[in-house]
Amino acid sequence: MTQIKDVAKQAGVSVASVSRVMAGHAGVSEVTRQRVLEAVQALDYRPDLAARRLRSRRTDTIGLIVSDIRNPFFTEISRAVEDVAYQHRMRVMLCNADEDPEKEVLYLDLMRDENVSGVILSPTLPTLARFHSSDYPFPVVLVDRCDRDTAADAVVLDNVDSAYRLTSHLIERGYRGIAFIYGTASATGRQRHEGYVTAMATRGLEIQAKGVPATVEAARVAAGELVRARPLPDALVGSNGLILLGLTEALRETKLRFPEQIALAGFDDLPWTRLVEPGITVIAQPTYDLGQAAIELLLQRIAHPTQSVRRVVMRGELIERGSSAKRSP
Amino acid sequence: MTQIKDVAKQAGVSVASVSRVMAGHAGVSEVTRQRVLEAVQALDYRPDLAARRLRSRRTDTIGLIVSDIRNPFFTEISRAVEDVAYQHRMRVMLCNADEDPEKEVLYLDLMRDENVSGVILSPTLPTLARFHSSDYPFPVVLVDRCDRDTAADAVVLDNVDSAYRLTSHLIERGYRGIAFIYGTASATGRQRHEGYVTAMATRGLEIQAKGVPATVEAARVAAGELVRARPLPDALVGSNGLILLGLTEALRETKLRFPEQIALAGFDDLPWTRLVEPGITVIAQPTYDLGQAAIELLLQRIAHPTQSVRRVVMRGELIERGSSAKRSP
DNA sequence: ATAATTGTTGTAATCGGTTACTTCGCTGGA
DNA sequence: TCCAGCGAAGTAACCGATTACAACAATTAT
Repeated sequence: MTQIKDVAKQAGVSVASVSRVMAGHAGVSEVTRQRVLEAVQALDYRPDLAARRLRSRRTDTIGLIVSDIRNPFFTEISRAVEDVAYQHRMRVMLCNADEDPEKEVLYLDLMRDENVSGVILSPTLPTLARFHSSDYPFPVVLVDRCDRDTAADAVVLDNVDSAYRLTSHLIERGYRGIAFIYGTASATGRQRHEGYVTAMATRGLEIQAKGVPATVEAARVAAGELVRARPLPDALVGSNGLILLGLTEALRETKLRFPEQIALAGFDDLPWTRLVEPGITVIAQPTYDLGQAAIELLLQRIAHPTQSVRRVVMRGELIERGSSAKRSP
Repeated sequence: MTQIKDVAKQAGVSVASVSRVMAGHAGVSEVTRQRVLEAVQALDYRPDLAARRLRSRRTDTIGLIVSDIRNPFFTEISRAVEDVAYQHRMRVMLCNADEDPEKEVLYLDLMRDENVSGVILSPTLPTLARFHSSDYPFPVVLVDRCDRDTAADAVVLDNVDSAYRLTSHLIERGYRGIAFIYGTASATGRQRHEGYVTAMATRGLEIQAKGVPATVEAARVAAGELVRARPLPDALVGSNGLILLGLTEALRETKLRFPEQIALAGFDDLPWTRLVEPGITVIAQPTYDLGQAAIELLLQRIAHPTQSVRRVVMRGELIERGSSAKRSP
């Protein structure tokens, strides 16, 4: 393998000059610069990253710990993070914590070992509860999930407001007995639950909320029980894409048609929500933008470690489709 | 930060002994081992990876370059790879090449810079055509995409056979005018096309194949044209999940009901294929298994660099649903 | 003319581990 | 008793960059 000293010899300069040229530092004459670049070309020199990282104590790598890479929401987030990171010549280490707090701890440790420049994290509830940015030797930006009182940079949806608007939309369309199925294991589920409760309570309507693990299966089972109970709810609302999928499957099984017999709505504008007739009303999240904002916030934080903590809140967009059409009297 | 020499001092031994204990090497007495482990505990010592990598010339990292992380197929692959890799205390660098040959080259270069132990790659057609494992200083395992004559370790579906079986299934169900919409930009699309052609040709049926870029949009447009032509095809088949989604959307738009007016089938058992009434017949890929086999093959290859090149072919499973029900006479 | 300043370049220490090689103490056979 | 052989532990070279500091030449100020 060709090393920096080979390049120096070939160019007839010192290793320091080569290093300076490679790093784009000032203090090198144009003529030296050219000779070095030629030598680099000629020898196809590539600096050894391990050596560079050891000496410079920087890795130019950021860690991205997502809750579940299979969830299209996080897939899109990771795409955004990668895109922006690579534009800034930073590398990304993607880790899938699988909604498992232990794995999360494991990966955060791993990030420490890797000496990353920073981390983007969508924490589970236990990790979020114990989260203090000062516990980590690198800056952390939370994405998607964040408590009201977490003192950390974060990029999130306006979960409470979005759920409030979605619920209000159903109420305005004439629905009253609205059941809310939400994931209890994540901060988003709880916040969306809060928005639902507020919307119902301010109108004096009865709360009918059911917390479940955020999986298709759990949601399907829960919905199955709800729709076999009497009186039948007027509408079902799911707190995220996976749960909404479970609800939809449950309605399919029981042959209930929506919106005639029961309305349906939820979070996440996934491709299939448009396909299932007559389309499902959802809150669309600006997913790519969320990821982009997170990595940009992190890069800022890395550049200015002492800047004040900031939180970016993005608005969910209500997309009305047939599943919440005005209720026939 | 605590270093190996601090641990050595604390334990009253040399740095070499500490290093040996950390690496689990033999030639350390039990009493020394215990003292070192205690000191490691007491000081919460974590070896510096950059230093270790520089000296040992190993990174214990594998690169995973997927074509499009948004595609659920690759999402699942990456999950499998991560799971197995972490079990073997290896790290994974995930890169999203976005079906762009240039990005692919870029990432392969990056892998070289990172000095990874090996790479798992799902190549685009141009990269596959030029692929020689000897061009890279690390072992490469191809996944999902591979030519008949590529001399490299690979894990793939039996694409030709699966397409043949899927097409035959439709023919047996009474369909004759079967149109095949496939992605031309990938090896899988072409191989599945080949299976379709064989199935049709051996029965003397007319080939009606249309190549498109593998996107939902392109497939929808292509299908739109097909179903507005006369005579109307008896059936549409899509060569992967994205294309199948496009076909389904096109049928929705034109209000054609399946299977009464036109049958539908394709590849990839995505959640929505079960939901869209009356369910879409698909070839299900053992996605997680494909990824798992790929990383296991790579680990083997890393351990035994000279073992003979091997190819793992997995069988796709035909899942019959309503969209290909027996044709009414 | 001399000193101070500026701009380039080179030398060598350094980052924190791994590992080849040396040393030491002990046991067993000649 | 002496030496070969072996296991355990230590010393120091080494991995390949970055960068502090020194050295020097060319220019400008005094």
